[in-house]
Amino acid sequence: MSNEQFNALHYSDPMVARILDAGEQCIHRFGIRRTSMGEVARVGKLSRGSIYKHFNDKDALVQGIIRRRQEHFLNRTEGRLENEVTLVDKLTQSVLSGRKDMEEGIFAALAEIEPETVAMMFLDPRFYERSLSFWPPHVRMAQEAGEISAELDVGIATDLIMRLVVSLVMFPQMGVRLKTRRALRDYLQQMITLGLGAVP
Amino acid sequence: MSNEQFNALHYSDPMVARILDAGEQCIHRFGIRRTSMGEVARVGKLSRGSIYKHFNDKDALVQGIIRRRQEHFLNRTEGRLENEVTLVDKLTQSVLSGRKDMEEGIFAALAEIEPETVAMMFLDPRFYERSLSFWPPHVRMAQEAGEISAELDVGIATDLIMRLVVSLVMFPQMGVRLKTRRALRDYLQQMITLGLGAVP
DNA sequence: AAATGAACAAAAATTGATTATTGTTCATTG
DNA sequence: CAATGAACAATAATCAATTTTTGTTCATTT
Repeated sequence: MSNEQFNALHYSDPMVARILDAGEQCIHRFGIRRTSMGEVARVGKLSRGSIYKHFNDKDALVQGIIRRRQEHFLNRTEGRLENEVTLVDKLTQSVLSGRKDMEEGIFAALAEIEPETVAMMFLDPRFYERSLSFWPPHVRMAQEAGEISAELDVGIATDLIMRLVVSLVMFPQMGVRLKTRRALRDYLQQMITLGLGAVP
Repeated sequence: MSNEQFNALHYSDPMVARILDAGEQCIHRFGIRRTSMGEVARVGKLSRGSIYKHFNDKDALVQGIIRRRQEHFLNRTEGRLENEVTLVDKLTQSVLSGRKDMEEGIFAALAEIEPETVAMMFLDPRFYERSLSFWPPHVRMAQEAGEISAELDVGIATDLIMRLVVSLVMFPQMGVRLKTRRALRDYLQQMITLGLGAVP
C-alpha cells in the first residue's frame, strides 16, 4: 500500500519536508483549525493530491508536524545533554529547554490562537510516546556511573522522570516557583539525591 | 460591598448551597456551555437575581461548583487517609480516590460532553490551589514519624508530591500502567523510599 | 513512478438574520 | 434586608442558507 500512515522514516523525503514546512508555517500563522489542506498546498507550491499521498488525512499531517518538532527538540536537547555529566544537570537542562520551546516555539503561537487545542494535545498519550523512549538510556548511564541505585527499576524511574519533567515544563506555575536555573537544579537535586528523603 | 466574590466561607449558607446544587445538576446534565443562569434558577427554584447576588458572574458560579466538589473530595480523602499510617499508603489511597472521582464524578460527565473545557481546567492554576494546601501537614507528620528525612524542604516535597499525584490521577495512561493498588503502591514506595535511589 | 489537477459527494465552516443569555439596575415583595 | 422579578443594552448562541473544505478517484503530466 503506497498510502501508508506517516512515520518517522520519511523525514528525509524532500516532498515530505516541503509539506511539513508549509504545514508548520500555516499552523504557526493561523492555527490548526484555520489551516486548510489547500492553503498548505498553496504555501508549499505543490498539489493537494500529493499531500494526501503522504498523509492519510489532516490529523496525520498535524501529527507529523508536531512529531517532527518534538524530534527536533529532543535531538537538540540530546545534544545539549552531552555537555552535562550528572542526571540532575541533564534534567535541569531538559526542563529549561522544554520551557524555552514552549514559550517561543509553535506551541506558544498555538496556545494564543487555540488554547483548547493545545490543552487537548497535552491529554493525548501520543504526545508523550516519543519522550518516553528518551530517558531510559540516561537512567541506565546514571546507574552505571553509580550515580543512582542499580536496583532501581528503569521503567519506573523513567516514568517518574517523565511525569516530573512534563509537569515542570507544562505547568511551571503549579506549585513552587522555580524561575532560576539554580532553584530548578536544587529542586531536582533534592528529588534525585534525597528522593523524599527516606530514612533507611 | 454585599456583592463580594464567592469564597469557601459561604458553603454553609443554604441559599448558596441551593444555587450550587442546582448549578452542579445542570452542568452534570448539559455541560457548562449549555447551562444558563436562567436554567440554574429554574432548577433551583429561585430568582436569577439571587444567583448574581452570590456569584459575580457565571464563571464565579462554575468555579464555586468545582471548588465545592474538590472540597468534598479532599474531605472524603482526608477521612480515608486516617486509616493509613505511612505516607506511601496515603499517596496510594489519594491517587486511587482521585482516579475514581475522575471516572465517575462530574468530571467524567464533563469530559464526555466538553473535553476541551476539562482540558482547559487542568491548565488553570486555580484548579490546583486548594490541593496545594492539602499535603504539607502530611509531609510534616511523616517527618515527625521519622518516615522521611527531617531535612527535606516541606515546600519542595509538597510540590513534588502534588505534581506526581496530579499526573498519576489525570494521565493514568502516560507511561507505566499502574492498574492495581499493589502496582501503584510499589511505584510510590520506590519513589518515597528509594527516591531515584541516589547512592550516598 | 511520482506528482498533478480536475471532478465529485459528504462533511464542515461561514454568514447574516434571529433569538437567547448575560450582567446590571431598581422598585417591589415576604 | 435578603430575595424577587421585570426591564434593559450588550453579548453570545442558534439556525438555515451558502460557501468552503475534506477525502477520494482517476486520467494526465513530468
